[in-house]
Amino acid sequence: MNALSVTREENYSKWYLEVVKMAELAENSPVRGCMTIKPWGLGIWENIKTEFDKHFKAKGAQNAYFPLLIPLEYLQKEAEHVDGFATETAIVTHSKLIKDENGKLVPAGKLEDPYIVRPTSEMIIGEAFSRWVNSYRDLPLCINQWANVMRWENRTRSFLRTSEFLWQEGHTVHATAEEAEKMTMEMLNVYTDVNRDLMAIPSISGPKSESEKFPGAEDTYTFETMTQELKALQAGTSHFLGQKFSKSLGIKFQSKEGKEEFAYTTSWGVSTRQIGGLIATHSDDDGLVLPPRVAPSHIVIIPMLKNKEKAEDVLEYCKNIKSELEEMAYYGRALDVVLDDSDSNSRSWDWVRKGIPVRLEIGAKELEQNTVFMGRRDLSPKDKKAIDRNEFVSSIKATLDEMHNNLLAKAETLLNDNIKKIDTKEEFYTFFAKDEEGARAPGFALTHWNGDADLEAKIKEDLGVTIRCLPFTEEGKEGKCAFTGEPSKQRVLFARAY
RNA sequence: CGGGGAGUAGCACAGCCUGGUAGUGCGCUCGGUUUGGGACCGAGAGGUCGGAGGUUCGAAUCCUCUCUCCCCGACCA
Repeated sequence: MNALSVTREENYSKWYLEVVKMAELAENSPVRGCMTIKPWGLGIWENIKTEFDKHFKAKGAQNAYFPLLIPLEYLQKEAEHVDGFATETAIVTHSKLIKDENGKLVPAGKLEDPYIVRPTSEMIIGEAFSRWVNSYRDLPLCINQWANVMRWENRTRSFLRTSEFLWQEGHTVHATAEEAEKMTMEMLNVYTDVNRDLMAIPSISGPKSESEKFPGAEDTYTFETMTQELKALQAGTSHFLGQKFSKSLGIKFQSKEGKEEFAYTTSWGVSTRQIGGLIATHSDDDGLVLPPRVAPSHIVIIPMLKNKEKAEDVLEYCKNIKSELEEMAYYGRALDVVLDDSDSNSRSWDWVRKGIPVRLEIGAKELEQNTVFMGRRDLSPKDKKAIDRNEFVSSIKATLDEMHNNLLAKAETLLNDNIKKIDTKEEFYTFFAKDEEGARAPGFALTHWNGDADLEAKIKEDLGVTIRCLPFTEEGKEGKCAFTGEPSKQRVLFARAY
């Protein structure tokens, strides 16, 4: 029997929703497509944020904050860009509410110039940059913003696609294309490193095809992860914007030689979708599984206090372990230990569902034998064992590392086992043949492609399969297009995606 | 945004067809039992049945509108 009412096998969508609910990560709000993120869910985000922030700053970025509302006219500055977002923007048209004759509040004070709620901030940040940048001495300029954005999505799913979401958007300005390209790449590497090292999520990275690029970008680089239903999830992107935005926004600088030149810009972002990726990668039929480095709390201690004679001593024993653990740091953060002395009967299972890495059940017997009874979230919930108390404490960091490595290895195995090199159209179409409703995707395909956008569109139409990226790992390995026999520069990654 | 399904207690659902002012399980509260653990017995709290309007003596139930969620599709950095 599992801790959830639905398994991945039975109904993946329902399972995902139940993981979110039972782990108390988030709930639906009264606002369409927007969720309320609960403390356990936000705790994960805060850890992700802290880790990324450290890396961004190490690369020279500074944090700043720009307004939520953007003058509508700003969006019109870059045609390609606006087309990408026009159909999913929320617009602020009024400035106040008044009571009508029935006492009902109605919008009033129509704005001469409406605002949009930012779907991203290229425009308003670029406007500022055009004033901030005057000389080559002002470059590079590296600004990052932690913010919420809104995209009026038609189909939402907790964390994976919500109308409002939290994210960071980095925006940088450089004197040369080379430098900007280097920044784009470095940030992509920060993303994949943090995903692997903090969240135990492996990914495949590379440039997007022309049709999948960010609107207005010269090049978009992505890193794609695999969910347990074998679909691709675009976990984050880094864009080389070339001079497109600097030309439309007037981001110019005077070079050393005294010449006025347009700058090169980049932007890069990851969002709360990362939490969706975390769930989709590691969780199981008992609920959320949190890799230890990203877990809001590492360890829960569940004291068994039913034996009233020993209760006080057991509690004392637990508190001692807790404070000893809390003096230790793991992956740059003090160990976070929860002591759950509520008298609920399902404490252990509640914490399994929440995905906490380590559970300690401690009663009179542990006290007597100077042990702890430990359960690990990467193992079966029933797989618990007694360990010497001091040995547990002294090896906790190694235990957490081992868990991280186990989860990463498991995710890597899933990914590698489900990528197939496919060399003929027939095999490709059979592999991705539309199957029954709710069935898993077949996996990822690495296939040679002639680079033609029409062919790409045809495949999408026929099979619902898109090019996720042109993996760096396949770069330069030429071959023949599986569909046309024409020359191909490299294999590209095809998959069904979220 | 198109097609389909659904909204009844914290959660999962029954009741709706064939109108007569709400029910089950889990959870919650209290009391007792149990005492290596997703416990048992008893008592209890909790719902303007998503919202608005209509039909009717009477609406969870019938009709209209609307909001939200879920699934499929289109769209989507």
